[in-house]
Amino acid sequence: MTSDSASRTYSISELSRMFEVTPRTIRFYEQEGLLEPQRRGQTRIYHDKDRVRLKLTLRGKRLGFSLAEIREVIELYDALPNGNARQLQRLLELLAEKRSNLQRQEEDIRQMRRELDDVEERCREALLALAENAEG
Amino acid sequence: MTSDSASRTYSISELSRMFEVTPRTIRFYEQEGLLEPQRRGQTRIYHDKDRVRLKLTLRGKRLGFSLAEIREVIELYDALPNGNARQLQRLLELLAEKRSNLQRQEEDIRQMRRELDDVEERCREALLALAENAEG
DNA sequence: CCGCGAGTTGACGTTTACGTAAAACGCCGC
DNA sequence: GCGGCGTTTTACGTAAACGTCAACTCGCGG
Repeated sequence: MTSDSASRTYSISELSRMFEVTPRTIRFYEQEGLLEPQRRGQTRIYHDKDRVRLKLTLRGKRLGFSLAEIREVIELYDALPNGNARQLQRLLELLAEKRSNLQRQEEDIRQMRRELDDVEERCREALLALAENAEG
Repeated sequence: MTSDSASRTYSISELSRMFEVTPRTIRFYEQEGLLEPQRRGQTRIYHDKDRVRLKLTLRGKRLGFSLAEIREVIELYDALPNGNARQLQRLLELLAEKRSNLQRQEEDIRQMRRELDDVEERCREALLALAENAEG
């Protein structure tokens, strides 16, 4: 009882539409070692594995990670089943690093929210002042 | 009763050390309209206002905002006291945009954490398997 | 007066992450 | 058999965010 939606394949333009990136971007990510689509002739065929990787990559980007960083995690993850102790240790290091990254980002977000609140308040005060002047 | 630490000034290398960025970066931010230090002769003199701006800028960067985005907020904020209604409205728009940005980032962080947890678990399993093989 | 350290001003270089345009390939319907 | 559409390869271009000199200038201690 294998899942049928799990065996789907995608063209480059399909993936492109799904994630709102250009085909060029997808090919570039492949060139950078983030994707490894199959080939039928010269045409690329993407499976769900590739779709997931692309999703991970884009999320990583939104969080400010470079493609090189993302690739290293993916590579180590792929090599995980037959990895040696040193590689596994390296992966754990990387993960800890990413975590501390996320933590600082959360703090940055909190702080930034406070600042946005502050700016918005002053902005609304200024609007009120304008309205009063127009009225008076 | 004015605060004395509030009237401090900083040299470019002082600021540079405080935030662990190069002087070049600080000058570049000025060129991009993010800082406006005083001058004594040809030498730049930074006040706390500049220090705060730099801090905001660097935080914005860590959150993936471009220097241009950060500058627009800063400019509108500075022009706030004598701003017209259109500018204030624009600022409110910008703020809302940043907020939704932060919200998506928080979701990205949650998701990324889940994925890191997953990877780490598999990694530890692999380490255990290695240890058992070495032992057996 | 001289050198030294800190700072400044161009100017050009570099990295990352793609955009863009040209030329060719392959399949599909008519 | 051929025009069109999607895809590919190759190559050059570009924007952002600095790095890296090189060639000043300035103030100061000796």
